[in-house]
Amino acid sequence: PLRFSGLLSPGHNTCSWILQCLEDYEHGASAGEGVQALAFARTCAPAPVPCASNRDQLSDQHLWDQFSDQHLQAKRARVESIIQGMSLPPTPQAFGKGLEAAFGHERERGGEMLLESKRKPRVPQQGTRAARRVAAKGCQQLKEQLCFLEQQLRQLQEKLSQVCDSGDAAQTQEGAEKVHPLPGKLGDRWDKDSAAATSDPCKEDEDRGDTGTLPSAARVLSQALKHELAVVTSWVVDSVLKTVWPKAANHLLQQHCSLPVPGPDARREHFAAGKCRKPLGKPCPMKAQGSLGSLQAETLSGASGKSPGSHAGSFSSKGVRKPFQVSSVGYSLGLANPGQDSQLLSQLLGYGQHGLWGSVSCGTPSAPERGPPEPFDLHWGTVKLRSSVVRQQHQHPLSLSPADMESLALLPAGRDGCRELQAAMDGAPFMQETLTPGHLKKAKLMFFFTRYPSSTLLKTYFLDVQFSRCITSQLIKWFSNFREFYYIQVEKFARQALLEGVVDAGTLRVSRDSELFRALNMHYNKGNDFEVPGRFLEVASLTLREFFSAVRAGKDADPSWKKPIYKIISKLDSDIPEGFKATGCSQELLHS
DNA sequence: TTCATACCTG
DNA sequence: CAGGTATGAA
Repeated sequence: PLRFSGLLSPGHNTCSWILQCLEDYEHGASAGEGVQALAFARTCAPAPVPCASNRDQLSDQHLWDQFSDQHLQAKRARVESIIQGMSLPPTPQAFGKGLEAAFGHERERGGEMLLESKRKPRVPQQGTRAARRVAAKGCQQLKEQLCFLEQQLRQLQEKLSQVCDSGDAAQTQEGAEKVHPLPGKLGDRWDKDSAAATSDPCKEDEDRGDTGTLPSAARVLSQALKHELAVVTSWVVDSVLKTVWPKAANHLLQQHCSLPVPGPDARREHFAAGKCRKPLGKPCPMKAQGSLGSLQAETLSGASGKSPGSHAGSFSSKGVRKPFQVSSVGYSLGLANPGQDSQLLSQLLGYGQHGLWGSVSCGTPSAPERGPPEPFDLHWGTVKLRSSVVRQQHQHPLSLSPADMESLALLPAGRDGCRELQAAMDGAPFMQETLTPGHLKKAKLMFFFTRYPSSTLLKTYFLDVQFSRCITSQLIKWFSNFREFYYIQVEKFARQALLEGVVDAGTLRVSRDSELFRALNMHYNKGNDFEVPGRFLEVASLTLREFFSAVRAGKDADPSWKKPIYKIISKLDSDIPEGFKATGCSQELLHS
């Protein structure tokens, strides 16, 4: 199939582009007209992401000039009317504001968002958490909007089929030629890509001298559009689902940690909502199914995992805060701000204000505010959308490198709307190439079970992390630091006990109300939202006694007197509850 | 040398 | 907690 992914990436207004093509086609657009439409689309095609240091160089000024061209403006006006037409939701009250309204909403806030993004240019993790919470709060509305979106897509597909079926014969080979050289990859420029279009099926057809049976442009267009519709749809579905799903993971974590679960309602809600989120059937059903299925598989495997009876640890059920339950309920009830959902949805679909199409609906762009033309390069190119094949191999369709996150943070639209997008991604169980504060928190809780985790163990418990040498050593380093703190504290209290005149090491015991426990708990479980396993108390008690005895015996004169103690303690690691493997666990822990 | 870890420091 | 250094094994 044609590679339209560059043009029809989620970073673009796919629907609008399709409508543009359809309109040209339907209204008997000449070949030249079609070419213009495509040339226009080409102008919108994402260019390579400018690195931060180059942002000011305006080397692509000519692109901006092109964009400002009068003719293109006329095109934009046309498209805008189309967008407005299709933006009217069938049941307006259900969605509050349509997509168009979402544009307006963004436009209103564009100015401050720009300022804010300058203020906090790159705090990809912390700065987005609140936004994520806000964005994800309205999952219910999101679901509804997604249904609406699917309707729209279905309509588009129907329309497309009609057009293509009736217009096959009318198409010329020239038309086909004009269709095919579309950007093949996110972030690729048109000119570069058309030169490298050798892998293009159409061209291959020609190369084989197969022009006689050359698929008509309409058919090619149809296939490509259907494909891309499916891709985009599944992407949206995946995104929304993953925004919702971490909550389910939390239920798992709770279950595994023998915490009274908030009741089946919340989970049922998730599954019920799944009906609505069902991807489009015909065009490419397995696409969305891939990741959806894997998510379900994860859930099931987690839910049917072995009972953690031996795991004493659990999230505090008596504490004032029950963050997991609270957040879950929040999601289930869908207490949402429709406007924000619209924003998120539009962002998910690439209706970004920083995109060309976004500016269409924004009317005349105010140049100073909108900044240099680079924004049009749609930083979606920085998001590694893996092919569906790869997607099925790994279970995580999206991978964000640190550079990617940085780019996202630097987005001119990195404020608000886009932050919600980033936040949504942040919350979704994507493979991350950086360790987040959520991972840190998770690691700290894991320390209650294991003081000396192997790198392989870490890999099995940080499934949402793309492990690299650097990541591994960072995690190892974390646990090394944990141990350091742990032993320092224990040693301190051992010496203190000695000074207090304790004679029998056997009387030393770490209980939940001992000072030592308080110190440790404060460090590894600050929010006290995790109930420390009793096993950890035993280990701490033993460590305390060992230190006590060693110091009392005067072994601390030996520079390596701690080594034997370390050796003893290193054998006391216990199993970590399976719940810690749950996808989204890291993210959710952070919000608790 | 490279890599991993322990120890120390800010 | 991360950075730096020292140390030792491969």
